[in-house]
Amino acid sequence: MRETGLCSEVSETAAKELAPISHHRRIPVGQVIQSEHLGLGWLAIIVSGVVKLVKAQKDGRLQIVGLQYASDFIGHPYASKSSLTAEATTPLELCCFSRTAFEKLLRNHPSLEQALYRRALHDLDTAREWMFLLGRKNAREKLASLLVSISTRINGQPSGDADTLALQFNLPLSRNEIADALGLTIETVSRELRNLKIAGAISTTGRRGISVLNPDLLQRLAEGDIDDTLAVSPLTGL
Amino acid sequence: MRETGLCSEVSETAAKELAPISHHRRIPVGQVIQSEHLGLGWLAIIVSGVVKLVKAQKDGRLQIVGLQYASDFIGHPYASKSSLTAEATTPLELCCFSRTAFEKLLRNHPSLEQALYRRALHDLDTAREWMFLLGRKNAREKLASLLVSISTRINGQPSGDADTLALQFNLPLSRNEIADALGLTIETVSRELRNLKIAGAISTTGRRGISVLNPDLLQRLAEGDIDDTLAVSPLTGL
DNA sequence: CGCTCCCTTTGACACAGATCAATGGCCCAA
DNA sequence: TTGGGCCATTGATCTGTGTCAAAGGGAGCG
Repeated sequence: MRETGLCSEVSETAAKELAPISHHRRIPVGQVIQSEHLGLGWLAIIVSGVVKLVKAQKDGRLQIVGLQYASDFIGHPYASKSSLTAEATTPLELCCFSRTAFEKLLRNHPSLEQALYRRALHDLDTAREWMFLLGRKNAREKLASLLVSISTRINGQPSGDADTLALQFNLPLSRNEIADALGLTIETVSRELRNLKIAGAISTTGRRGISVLNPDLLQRLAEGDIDDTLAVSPLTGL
Repeated sequence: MRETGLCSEVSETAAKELAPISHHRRIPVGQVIQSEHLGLGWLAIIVSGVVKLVKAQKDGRLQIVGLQYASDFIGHPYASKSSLTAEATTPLELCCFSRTAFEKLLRNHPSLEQALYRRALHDLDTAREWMFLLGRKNAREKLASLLVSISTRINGQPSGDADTLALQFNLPLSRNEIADALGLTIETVSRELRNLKIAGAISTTGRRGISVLNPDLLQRLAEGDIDDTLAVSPLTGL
């Protein structure tokens, strides 16, 4: 189940038919790719950048329920008009298709349909992993998990096996967005980020820069199998 | 996007081909329908009963990441061998298919494949709704949400539109399982259940019986748009 | 080059929910 | 019908994370 670009999962001929109905688009940070847009007329593949999927309630509470990276698909054919909002968290390059043209194409290329199905199953798995995080991990574990997850996805397509994690990268999310992804507040995010630094797992540069100093430690912190306070003990300071 | 039995989403002919490769099975409460079983050889449709999908970590923490009811599908073709465990929370009747036979059938019936795809999208939506609950709702809202969700699914196929919620039913989950579904402890579940009773939203009989006295109130408690403590004020007691 | 503005960090305190510890009562088996 | 085990309830206390408030510092703009 290698996670590669949709195009590479698809037959050559389908790819050729796809090209003429697609068009390229640039999106600035913060722009909402409206649910209406996606729901009604358009589907897209991310060429570069990161998109957050947000679920909101009228009272203003919100939760990021998914992050999509380069080569991921945005919007679903036969879409359930769910209350999801998609928004660019970094500058974005999209490759867009009209829904109707795409669905017509689908009918002629079962392999494309199957690729979408597998992708949906993968998203489902990711979502359930995240449910465990939200329900059963503490703040430190949540933050460490997010960093591991981002660092394995941020460069290239490989989807987070092994030690493929980037050791240096820019966060595609602000502190506020991190909080919204983890079900925390911005203050707690800040504090636990500091704890990860004290523990020697990471270091930061500026607002977005992250260096993973000890990938193994970070991974263990993410799963909580650490003698805990030892790793974050004051010793490090001296 | 009506949620009906898989069989009814499928052409007559496909259903006819499905029948001979299926076999019926009864499962007692608590039995694990091992990930291995499902992952390797079998797929199933639930005829009656409720199944919980559990994600666990070595340290013993666990989180219920999905509930499947009558007419739901268990196991995925082309399955990702995720660390999921499926377990019967009530006595179960399953209609089982061998994976290979089913996948062969799939190849000849695109409509079946599409039905599975839509189902996966629906599950994804459900999972994301649950992510919001886990990340952003408080204990009372979580419990009210779960009760609404169960009461709309427990009888028949209709998937939770409108006021189709059952006003009287038996919980398919123990207190412990409820806690594991909501990311809470059993004690908090017990206390908030009492609060819902005091608020006049529900009443309970025995360990499993639930009566929804005020569906509207329960719904509003689930979304937190209630002047809060008013609804659970001590007045009710006098 | 320096000045804002806004994002982020840090601190003090409050509170929802976890933890620890009994007690209660449903449900099954004999 | 009765006994007993286990699930659930209730209470007391503790703690992780939220809330409120203020100070610090990147990054873009003039």
